[in-house]
Amino acid sequence: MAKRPTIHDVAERAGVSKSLVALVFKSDSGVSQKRREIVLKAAKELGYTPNAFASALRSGNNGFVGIVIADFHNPLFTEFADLARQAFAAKGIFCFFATSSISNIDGVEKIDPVPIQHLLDLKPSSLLIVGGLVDHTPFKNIPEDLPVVQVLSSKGALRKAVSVRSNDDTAMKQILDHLLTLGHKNIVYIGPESERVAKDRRSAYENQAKLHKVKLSTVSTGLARTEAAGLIAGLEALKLKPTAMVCFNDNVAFGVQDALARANHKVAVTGYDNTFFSSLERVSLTTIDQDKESIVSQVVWLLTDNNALKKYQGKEIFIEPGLVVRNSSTKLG
Amino acid sequence: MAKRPTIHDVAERAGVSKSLVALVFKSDSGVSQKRREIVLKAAKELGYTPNAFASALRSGNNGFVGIVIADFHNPLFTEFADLARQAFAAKGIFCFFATSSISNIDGVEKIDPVPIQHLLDLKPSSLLIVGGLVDHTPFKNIPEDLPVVQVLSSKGALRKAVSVRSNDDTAMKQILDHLLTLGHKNIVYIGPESERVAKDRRSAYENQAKLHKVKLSTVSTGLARTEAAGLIAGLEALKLKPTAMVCFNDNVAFGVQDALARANHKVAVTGYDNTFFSSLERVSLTTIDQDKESIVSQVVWLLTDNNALKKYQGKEIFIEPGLVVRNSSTKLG
DNA sequence: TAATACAAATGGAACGTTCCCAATTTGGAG
DNA sequence: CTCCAAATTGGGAACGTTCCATTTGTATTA
Repeated sequence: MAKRPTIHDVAERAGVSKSLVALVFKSDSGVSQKRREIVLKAAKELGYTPNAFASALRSGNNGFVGIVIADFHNPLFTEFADLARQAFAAKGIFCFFATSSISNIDGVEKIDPVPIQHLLDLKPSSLLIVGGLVDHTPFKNIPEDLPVVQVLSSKGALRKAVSVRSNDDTAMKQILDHLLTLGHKNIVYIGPESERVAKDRRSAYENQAKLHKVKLSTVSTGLARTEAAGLIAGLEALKLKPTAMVCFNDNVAFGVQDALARANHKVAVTGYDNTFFSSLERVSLTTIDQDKESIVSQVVWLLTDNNALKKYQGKEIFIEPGLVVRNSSTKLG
Repeated sequence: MAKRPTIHDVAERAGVSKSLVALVFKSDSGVSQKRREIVLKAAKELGYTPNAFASALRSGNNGFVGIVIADFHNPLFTEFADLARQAFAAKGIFCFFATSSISNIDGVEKIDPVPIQHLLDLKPSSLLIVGGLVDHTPFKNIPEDLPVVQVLSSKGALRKAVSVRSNDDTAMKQILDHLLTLGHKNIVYIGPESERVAKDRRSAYENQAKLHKVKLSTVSTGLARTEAAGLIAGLEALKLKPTAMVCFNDNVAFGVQDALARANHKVAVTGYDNTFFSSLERVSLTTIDQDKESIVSQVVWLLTDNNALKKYQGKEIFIEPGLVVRNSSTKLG
C-alpha cells in the first residue's frame, strides 16, 4: 500500500504552508475562501485524511465520545447506544464502543476493566455509559475533568457523573393505575433485588403500591433479570394465587409468561422496556416504553454543552416513560 | 488532573534508561528478570500506561482488531461480536467496535462510511466484519495488506477477505429432512431475494428442494428480513394452503407465526439463527443453530495466524450448523 | 501617502513513543 | 584473568499533527 499522504503533501500540492492546511481541517474562521478551496481540492486529489494519532498525541484529545455498553446482550442497551451514535454523528461527533464482558456466571457479574482502560487510553473527550456497571473499579483513574453521563441506570460510584434515566415512580404508577382499573386486587411484583436499578425500581413499586393501597407482595429473582429467572420466579409466584404480576423487565416477564403457559394459568403480566419482542402477537406484552429519543437528546445536550453538564454534575435527570397496553394484561389467554 | 507519567518518568524512578523501559513494555526477550521487575514496579507506582497515540503514531500499528458490526439491531450480530471480543481478549488482543448505521428506510439499506473510516484511521492490525454490508464503498481505500475476515455473510466486493459462515445447504437439508419425516408435502419458502446471504440461502433451499423432490414454492419478503415483512408474507403464503413454511430467519418466522395466529391456521414453521427468543415457550420455534463457537475459533485462528489467512485469502469457510427442533414444527397450535 | 489595524498565513517547537546504532557494562565460561 | 555474548545505555531522528509567536498581506483611516 502506498504511504498515506500527510498534511505536508497536501500543503506542497496546494502551494501553501502546512499550518494553513491544519487550519482548514480544524476550524472555520481565519482562512480565506480561496485558499480553503485550494487546500480542500488538493486534499481530495491526494485522498488525504488526518492522522488521528498524531492529532491526538499533540492535542491531548481527539473529540470523540466513548460509549461503554454494560451488556452487549441487552438489546435495549445496544439499540440505545446506536441511537446515541446516530445523534452524535448528526452533529459530526464520532463514537467508539467498548464493552466490558459482564460474565453472569453463578449470578455474579464481573467486569473486565481492560476494554474500558483501552477506551480511556484513546482519550475520549467524553464518556457515555449505557447501563449499570456493578463494579466501578475500572473507572478509578478516570480523568477528573472528563465529562461522564450514564444512562438507563443510576450512577453508582461515579460521583461526578450525570445520570439520565426513566422515572420508575411514573412507570409503576401507570402500571398500577392500569391494573386497578381492570379490577386486580392481588398483585405480585417479580424482580431482582440487587443494587442500583433493581433496587430503585423495586422501591418505586413499593411506594406506588402503598399510595394505591395495594397489598405488597413480592417474589425475588435473586440477582438475575433473565427469562430463565422469570420462569422460576413465576412458578413460585403462582403459589400466591395472584391475578396480576408486575415484572422488573420484559425478559423476566417473558419467563413469567412461559411459567403461566406451562401451569396453564391466566394471570395479567406487565413488563418494562418495550423490547422488540414484546410486540409480537404471541407475546403481546403490556410494558413500559422508555422514551429513548428524549433520553438521547438529553445525553447529546449534556455532552455537547459544557454548561449543561456543569449544572447537572452529580445529579440525576428523570425522563417520563409511557405505558404500552397489550393483550398480556387485557385479554388473558 | 495530574499530567500523565511518561516513559521518561518511569525510567527515572526505576533508575534505568528510557530504552530499557520501552523494551520491557514491548517484548519479552533481551531484558533480565531483575530489571524487568524494577521497571514494572516503578510503572505501577506511577500509574503509567503507555500512550497509545505516540506508540501508534511512531510504529504505525497498535495491534487491535477492528470489528465492524453491520447492524447493531441484530442480536445475532452483537452477540457474535461480543463472543469474538471475548475470544480475542483471552489472547490479550483488544477489539474496537464500530457500526455503520444501516438505515432501513423504504427497504433501502444505506451505509454511513464515516464510522468505518474512523476505525480504519485507528489503524487496526486486522478487521472483522460481522454481517453483510450491502455497499462496500467505505472499504475502497482499505490498506492492501490489512487482514480482513467477514462472518455470517458472503464477502461480496471484498476480494481478498476470508468469509466464514454457516453452510446453508446443510441447514436446508436438515430442515427438509425434518419436515418430510413429519409428512409435509406442501412447503413454502419465505424470505428476501436481495443479494448475498438472502440469495445464497434461497438457492440453497431451491437446491435441496429439488434433491428432496419437493415442489418449489416461494413467497418473497422483498428486501426486508423483519418480523413485519414476515407477517405480510405469511398472510400471502397462506393463500397457497401450505402445511409448512420455511423462513429465511427467526425474525421472519416470528412474523409468520403472528400471521398464523391472526388467521387461526395451524402450519409448521421453521426459522434460522436460533435467536434468544425462539426458545420462549410461547414461541418455541424450530430453527437452525449457527455454530458460533466454531465460527469464532476459526476467526481467531485466521486473524492470529498469518499463514492461515494467506492460505484462505479470498476463500469461503463453511461451518456446519445444527437443527433445533421445537414445537413450531411438531406440535401445531 | 503614511500609519494603523486586523485578518491571513507561516515556520518551528513540541507531544511521547519507537527505531536504530554505537558504545558501554555485566556475567559466566574457559 | 581473559574473552565473548548478552544486557543495558544514551542519544538522536522520525511519526504527523497542533500550538504559539511571528510575519506578511490587505484594507481602512487620518
